[in-house]
Amino acid sequence: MSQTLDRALQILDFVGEKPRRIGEIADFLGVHHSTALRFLHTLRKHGFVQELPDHSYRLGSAMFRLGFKALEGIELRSVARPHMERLGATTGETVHLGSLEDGDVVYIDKVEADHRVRMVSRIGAIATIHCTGVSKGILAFLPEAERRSLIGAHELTSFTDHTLTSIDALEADLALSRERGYAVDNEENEPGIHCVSAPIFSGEGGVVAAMSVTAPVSRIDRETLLSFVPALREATNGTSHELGWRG
Amino acid sequence: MSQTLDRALQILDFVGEKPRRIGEIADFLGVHHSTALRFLHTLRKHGFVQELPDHSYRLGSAMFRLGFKALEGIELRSVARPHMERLGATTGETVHLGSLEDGDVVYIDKVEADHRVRMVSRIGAIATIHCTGVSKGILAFLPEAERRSLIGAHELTSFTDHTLTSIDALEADLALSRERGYAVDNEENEPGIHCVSAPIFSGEGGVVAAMSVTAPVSRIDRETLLSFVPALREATNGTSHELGWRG
DNA sequence: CTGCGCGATGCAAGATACGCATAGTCATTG
DNA sequence: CAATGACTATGCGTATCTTGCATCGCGCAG
Repeated sequence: MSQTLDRALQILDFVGEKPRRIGEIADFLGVHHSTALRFLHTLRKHGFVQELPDHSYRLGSAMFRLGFKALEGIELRSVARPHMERLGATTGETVHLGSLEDGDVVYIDKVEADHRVRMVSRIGAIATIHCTGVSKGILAFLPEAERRSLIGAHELTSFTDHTLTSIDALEADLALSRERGYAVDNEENEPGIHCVSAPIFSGEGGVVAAMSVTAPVSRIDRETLLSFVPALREATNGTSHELGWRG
Repeated sequence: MSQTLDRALQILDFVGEKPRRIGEIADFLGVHHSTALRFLHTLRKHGFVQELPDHSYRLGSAMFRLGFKALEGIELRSVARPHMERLGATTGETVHLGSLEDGDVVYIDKVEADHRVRMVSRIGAIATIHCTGVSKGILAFLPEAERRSLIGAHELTSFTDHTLTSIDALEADLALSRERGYAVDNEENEPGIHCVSAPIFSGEGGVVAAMSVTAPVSRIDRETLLSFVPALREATNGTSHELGWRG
């Protein structure tokens, strides 16, 4: 492992939160100012950070240029996209696609219900493992060993009074999800928001992703939400089959 | 400048093109396999690359997580967005937003004309300096010194038989654009595609970006394209004013 | 004027990155 | 079935490159 590189990548994460000044960055890394400056020089040369007029630094254009390339390189995404659009059209609600990447569930695509509501995108964000539709949709269908280690690696933080914060409660919920073939997030992550999700399997047979339909409780009651399940499963099964799954 | 970091960032660009194997990467950098492996280790630890089952590497989830954060951090983008949507709605054509970032014009947002046509996004891509609407829209309104050095730093490659490949021809076109207040890309970058664009100014008074309306020649003739200009200028002026510009 | 933070550069010291060698795994090939 | 080739992983000595410090210049705020 390379110390220099490790430090530089920490900078990217740090600067990603908000624009930072040299002093902050040097302190954060625990290195001399000149060292931090050298890193920023190199990062800037490649376009990964950009210097603002007030001498603070933010992420640069190379970051989103490569970010989009990264997204485009994901086969699952292009396969799932048409199914997501169809699902979005029939339900009229927001559809998410989350994929398991190195121990985290990451949102890799989204179809917006109403374009005027909010354009804040979750793409690229990490879905909390125990209280989001996509995560539970994946978790429930993972082999036991992998599932346990994944759950063990995360804090079961409480976000609402519906959040499942004990391993037992979560496991029970996952067992139920496994039986019926879909998972439900019942306002566990955000008050007033619930969703249903179902797993997507790859050609090798293992679960690799999940798709979810998200809706506000105020507009869509539980019964209506569950009525989306057949369309949801059509979308996920269609995607799985295109990926070579024979289930 | 840091050699280690420089090499590692080269890897990201290289891997961004397509998944690469260790051997390729080591050869590309001109270093020993073990060195390349150490880099990849560190990059993977941070999620910037991901290892595929066949031992090749592609960009990882940190890349697009940070990519989206980078986009969100751009104030111009959120200010321009509503204007772009309005412009897209009134013209029915694709709207792009390009911004000047460290000597390159980069696409930072886009409103799609017809969602079913193609979802290939140019966001994050670099707009060739001499033959795209957004670039010429910016270039034309840049101070002379900056404009010249920017043009001088790029090859004026020919993409179609309309591409302006001499500095004189380009400067003449830019002078004309500056006079009338908008620039035109007349199939200079891609045959069958033309567009109009106008500059966006910041509170400090300088041009920082440009917005363009793009359309296929087959559907929209030149006259119709030019009829979009008032709406386009309304959008760019509105954005400029919100950025504090007093022109 | 003075202090503060940042940018840039030179230099000495030593931490660390580098190349090489080795060993093990796996898939492909003869 | 042996052999080949590509990759992962680790250890080690050496030389390189990084690091921290000092210095100077700059712009800005008090």
